[in-house]
Parts: sequence; structure tokens; C-alpha cells
Amino acid sequence: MESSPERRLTDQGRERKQQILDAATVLFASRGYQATRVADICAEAGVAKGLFYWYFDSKESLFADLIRSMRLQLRRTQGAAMDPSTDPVTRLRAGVEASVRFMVDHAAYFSLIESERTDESLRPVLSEGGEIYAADTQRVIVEAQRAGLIPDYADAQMLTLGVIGAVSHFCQFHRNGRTTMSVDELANFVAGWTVRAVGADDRITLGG
Amino acid sequence: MESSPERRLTDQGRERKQQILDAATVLFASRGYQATRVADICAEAGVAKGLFYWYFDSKESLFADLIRSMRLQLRRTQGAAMDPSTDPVTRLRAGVEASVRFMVDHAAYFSLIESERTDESLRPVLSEGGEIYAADTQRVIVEAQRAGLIPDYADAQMLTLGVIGAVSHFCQFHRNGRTTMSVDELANFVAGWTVRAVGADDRITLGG
Amino acid sequence: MESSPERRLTDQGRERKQQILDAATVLFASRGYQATRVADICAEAGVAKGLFYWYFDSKESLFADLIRSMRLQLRRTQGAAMDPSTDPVTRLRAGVEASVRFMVDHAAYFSLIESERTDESLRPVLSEGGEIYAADTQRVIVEAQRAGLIPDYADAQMLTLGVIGAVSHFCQFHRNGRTTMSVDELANFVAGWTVRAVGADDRITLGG
Amino acid sequence: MESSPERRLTDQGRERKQQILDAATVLFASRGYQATRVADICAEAGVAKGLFYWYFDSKESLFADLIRSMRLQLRRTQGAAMDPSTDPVTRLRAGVEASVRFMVDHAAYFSLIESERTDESLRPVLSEGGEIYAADTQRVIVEAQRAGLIPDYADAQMLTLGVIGAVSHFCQFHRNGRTTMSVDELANFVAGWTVRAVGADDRITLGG
DNA sequence: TATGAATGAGTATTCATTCAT
DNA sequence: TATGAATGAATACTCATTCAT
Repeated sequence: MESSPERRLTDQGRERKQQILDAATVLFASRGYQATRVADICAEAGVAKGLFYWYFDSKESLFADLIRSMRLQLRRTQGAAMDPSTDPVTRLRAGVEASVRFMVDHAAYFSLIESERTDESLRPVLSEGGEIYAADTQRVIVEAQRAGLIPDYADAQMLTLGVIGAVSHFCQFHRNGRTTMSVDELANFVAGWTVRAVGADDRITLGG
Repeated sequence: MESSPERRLTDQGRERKQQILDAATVLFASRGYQATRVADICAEAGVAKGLFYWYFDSKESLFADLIRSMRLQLRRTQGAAMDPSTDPVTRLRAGVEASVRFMVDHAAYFSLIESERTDESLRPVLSEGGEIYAADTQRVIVEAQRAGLIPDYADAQMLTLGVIGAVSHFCQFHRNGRTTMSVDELANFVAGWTVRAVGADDRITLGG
Repeated sequence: MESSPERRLTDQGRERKQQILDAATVLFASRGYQATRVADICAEAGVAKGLFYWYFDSKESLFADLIRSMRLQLRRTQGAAMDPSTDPVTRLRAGVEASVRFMVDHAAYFSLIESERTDESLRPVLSEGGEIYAADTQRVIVEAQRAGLIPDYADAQMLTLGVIGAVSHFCQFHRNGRTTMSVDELANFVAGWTVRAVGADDRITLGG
Repeated sequence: MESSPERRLTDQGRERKQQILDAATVLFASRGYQATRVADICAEAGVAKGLFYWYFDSKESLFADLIRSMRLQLRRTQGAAMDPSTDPVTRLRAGVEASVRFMVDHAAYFSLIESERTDESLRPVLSEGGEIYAADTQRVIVEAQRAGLIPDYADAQMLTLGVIGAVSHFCQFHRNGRTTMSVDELANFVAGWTVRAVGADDRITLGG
């Protein structure tokens, strides 16, 4: 459960750790969590198997590290995109677009997150940080509802889940080559899709 | 790849096979495919380990059987719900509602399908029948676009992917206890969500 | 260890048993004892798996039956070929030739016997009847020694082992396609080989 | 097919590998290849089961290693015994004697090689190096024929097969306790047997 | 820090044999 | 006699993790 041994790492140490993280990222993304062996990761990273456990407590904890770091970046990116001076729907749209761009760029990580959901041992790790990432989205939806820009089809939480799910799903499709849209087109399409789905008047934001 | 040994099953045989399938369903759903041992399935079904291989070629082939059967039922259920005498958007709405109801009833199976996507060995099995199920949905969307009930935000395939993804996603949320909606409320909500998302005028169908 | 259940077989029963024996013969010879499954034998014989155990106690006992029957036939054939009115070396030669002919005709069985020698479970079965078959050979060698036709290079038992080994070995080579000799040439060659090896004057018997 | 993972072994590593090889040798020889479990080998060697696969790719590959090494040694031993300055028949005799001595000393290995011939999976391994070992024997036989020391009863290849077969057969008998000859007696006897069998004048070499 | 040898629990599948019908 | 469903012991191989150096 715990991520990694608390160690003061030298510069070389940080580098080594990153090598291992990078190797794991590539392999997890292409083969999945289960099918990726610790031995593979070490081989890919060019380090001995024993060293893995100097930097990480376990394969699972490495995975958790990866997920956490990715979610954090996603949240930052999304947050940065939502200009507080704009109206909530515009912010929702901007957040979705930024999320799509980020997810597509880091498609490998996110397909992982989505795919390993029923792995019993990973469930805690995976469900852990979801809410944090969702918080910003939910906030704009609540604001939009208060401002009367979104009807009360459902409570904000449900709409938030829908938005996040849609972003993730469409990015998966893109990753799997099931659409030929460019990233820009995709971002725009998904933003439109979610804005309409939550019940905001599409034209308002388009015209804005 | 192949499902199961070709055998003429007696009534008792069919029953036994079903026992094993049922046991597998329960366990796969709660633990995932990987974490479920053939031995567990047999214990749960109350049969000897060897008998598993009398009815199935492998753990994987049983899983494939399960998926195939579930997809078939889903398609039938959805198809039956779409009254051809109604307009496309109404049919879309009806299909989505039926899908939601069915998926929630069989949540265990579908969480599996969604979750095991990166398991290398299962990828072929899982991607195999996806398109078939999507066909009916895509058809109504195309019709709706031709009838001018849905704008050309995107091509029908992309919208179809979105609809299916939304249904599946919301059902997952329900299964995970992340919403307190009743099934009826959920079905209605998801139908509204998708109809709005594809760009249909929500009121038309609501008023119909 | 015991061969088969003592049963009074009907005509049909005897036929069925023979079907199974025939099937086993073919399969044992081509795949070896271990690699031949009881299920394979039954499939080849066209009977249900359960029936096997009506006619035989076990896979091993069937094998024992096969071996015994083959050895018996070999001994009869060899015995018939050794004309008691001729001198011992001539008889040896005749016996070897007959053995070679028989073994080559039934190469499949004998390669089995030779090959499964270290299979722990088969050792008793396989070593059981060897002496019986050797007895006739040993007798002529003893006679030949007494008659001064063979020097005392070694005791008769050792020479007998050598003769039998040679017959079996050369027949294996023939079976494996390692010689292009015809059966007649082979029989003649092996007879010459053994007669010389035991130390008999080759010319005597050739001229006889 | 391949023997073992390519690894640079430390001294300790070589030792460990040898421990496992030794254990396997003993067990294969007494129980046969099939009946010997990897777990048995490891227990006998006093190492954990997993370590087996650090040094060997599979049970089969270990067996192949064993066979190859033994054949190589046999050939060297035999070759060293055949003094090139002597006549071919003397060399044949010397080679046979050396082979017998070596085989009796390493009876365990060779009974294996002879016995596992029909094991489907081992056939390639077993037939692989047979010819190499035979080459030296065949050479002296050809020379002897050219020198007129051996009549043309048969082509050299057939005679070679016979010689090798005889050596192997008699050594089996010795191993099985079917003769009470000492190793020296056995070596001398088998040499005489083969030299006579190929048709060389026994006395020439005895007098030499 | 770094290595790689060592550990051992864990698992899908096979197959001779038994048994109810 | 005949069937084929049911049993369960047996086994090679994997891989996360630990440890001596």
C-alpha cells in the first residue's frame, strides 16, 4: 500500500529511480500490469533485479506511484486551463479540452488506470485518488447549476462522473484508433458532448 | 479461441455446465478474471477440478463463452426495446434505457468485460463482438441524422461510441455504489444524458 | 500386474477385446507407452472409455498382455525354424534368421519392448518373459560348445545374451531405416554376424 | 531444444549447476526420465525448486545437456584409446575396450540414453549426436576392409552399427547384473565378440 | 548502492481410473 | 455389456520477493 521506502536519494539515486519508473511506464502501458514482470522492468531499465526493491516496496507500490503522479499532473493541467474569470460552462469546456489533450498525450497511463479496475489487489490504489481529480470539475458544475446555466437533471456528482467518464472513454477510443479525429477535433468534440450532456445551452458557450 | 469441446450434452450435462458457468460468473465478477482460479470455480460449483475440462477447453474459453452469451442477450434486449414504429430519437432513448436496465441487472458480467481490456490473452475475445452490439445503436443515430433530428457534430460512429461508453460508464458507477439512484432513475437519466449529448432536442422526446 | 479380469467372454466380447488390443498396438508402437492415452486407445478402437476397464485391469496390464503374446509367438516361430536333426550351429543360424524375419514383421512391438526398459513401472513386466524366449537359443549354444563347435570364449549365457541383443539391435536399425538391406539380406547378415561372434567357424555352416 | 540460459557462471554457480546435474543423473538413471520429477531433482540437490530454472531452461534441456556431455566424453575416451600407429583391427579392439570401460563406469547415463528412445519429446535430443560418436568406429572399419583384414560381409556402416549396438547391449547386461564378469573380462569379451563378428581374424590381433 | 543467486508459494491442465445409469 | 460423466492426484514452470556479498 505504501508507495516507496523513504530514503534520501542522491542525484544518481533519483536518476536510477526515474529510469525504473520510465521503464515500468512503457511496459505497463503496452502489456498491462499483470503481464509486466518485475524482471522485465529491470531489464528494460538496465538495472539488476535486486535494485528494484531498493527504490520501491513492491510492484504494486510502483504502480501506485505512477498513477498518483499522473493524476496530479492531470489535475494541475486541468486547473490551469480553467480561467476563474470566465463563466462556469466556459470553464467546464476548457477543463474538458485540457483533460482530453493531456490524456491523449499520456494515453498509455490512462488506459492502464481504466483497464486494471477489477484487479482485486489494485482496486484500492485505483479508486484512491479519483475524487481529488474530480473536485474541480464538480465545482464548476455546481456553480453552473447555481447560476441556472444547467438544469437540475441530476445532482452535480452524477453529472461530474458522467463528464469524467466521457473524457476518459473518448480518449480510449482515440488511443485504440477507433476515430481518426485529430487531437484538436477530439478535444472540441468531447467538450461539446459533455456540455450538451450536462444540459448547458451549447450555443451560449460556442458563441462566448 | 474456440469455446468448448463439441459434445452432445444431456439435460444433466447442460445443468452441470451451467453450474460451472454460474460459479465462474460470480467469482470473475467479484475478483476479476486473473484472480479467479479454476480450482475456485470448481469448488464454488461443487464439482471436481477435472470436470471443468470436460465442459470447457480452458479458463479462457469459459470466459469467452460468458462474454459472448451476455453480449447476445444485451443485443436482443436492446433490439426488442426499440419499437420500429417510433422516431429514431425515441428509439435511441428506449434502447439506452433497456441497455441500462439489462446491464445493471447483469452488472457483474459487464464490469468484467470493461475491466479486463488490457489482459493480453483476452484482448481478442473482448474486442470480438463489440461492433455487433453497437450496430443497432449506430443505425438509429444515422437515421436521426438523416431526419435532421441530430446535427452533424460528428459522424455517427463517434456518437455511437459515446452512447455506448456512457451507458457502460454510468452502470459501472451504479454498480460501485457511487450513485444512489434507483434503476429507473438511472435509466431515465442516462437516456437523457445520451440524447442530449448526441445533440437531439431533449424536449421533443420528453414530450412524445 | 495381473493381466485382465477373468471373464467368460462371448464372441462379441472377444471381438471387442481384440479391437482394443489392435488399437493399442498401433498407438503404442507409434507414440510409445507413456504418450499413448487410454482415451486415445478407446477412440481408435471406437469404444467408450469405460469399456476399457471391463476388458483390462489397467493400461499397464494391457501392455503386459501385448508383450507376452508377442514373445510367445516369437518363441514359437523361432522354435519351429530350428530343425532338431541339424547340427547346433545350423540351428542357431536358423533360429536367428527366423527371429529376424519375425521381428522385422512385428517391428512395432519389439521397438516398444526395447524402448520402455527404464520405465520404472514397466520394468517387471518387461523383464518377466525374457528368459523364456532365450531358453531355446541358449540350448543350442550349450550343445555347440559341448560338440566343440564353439570355443569357450565365455559361458553360454553371455553368448546367448549377445545373440539376442544383436538380433534385436539390428532389427531396430532396420525399423529406423538405418539400413537399406532387404529382410532376406538382413536375416542372412545377422545370422552370419552372430555365428561369427560366438566363435563358430562361419564356413562350416555356410557350406553345410 | 536449447540447453541452458546463457549466463556467465561464477565458481559457485558452476558448483550449484553441477549439484543439480549430479542429482538429476542419479535419479534419471534409477527411475527413468519420465518418472523423475523436477521437484525430486531439486530435493536431491538440496536447492529450491525455482533455482532449477535459473540454471536450466527445462527438464528436457537438462537431460540434453547430460547426454551431450556424456557422448562427448565417450568419444574422447574412445579416440584416445585408438593408437594411430597400430593396425585397424587392433584399434577397433582398443576402441571397443575403452568404450566398454567408460560405459560401465557411467552405466547410469547410458542406460538412460538407450532406454528413452521412444519418448516422443526426447527423440530429437537422443538421435542428435549418435552419428558423431560412431564416426571413429566406422573409420577403422573402413580401413580394415581396405587393408583386407575384414571381408565384405556388409558395408562399413552396418558393421559399425553392430559394433556400437553390441557394446551398448553388453554394458546394459552388466549393469543389470546379468553377468558376473569383471569389467576387464567384459571389455576383453566384448572386444573379441565384435572383432569376430565383423569378420576379422581373431588370432591376428590376439597375437599382435 | 548494486548485483544476481536463491526461495517457495502458487496454478492451469492432464489422465488413469471409477461409477451411476 | 456399454456409455460417458465424474474424480482428484500429480507436475512443470513462473515470478514477486529476499538475501548474501
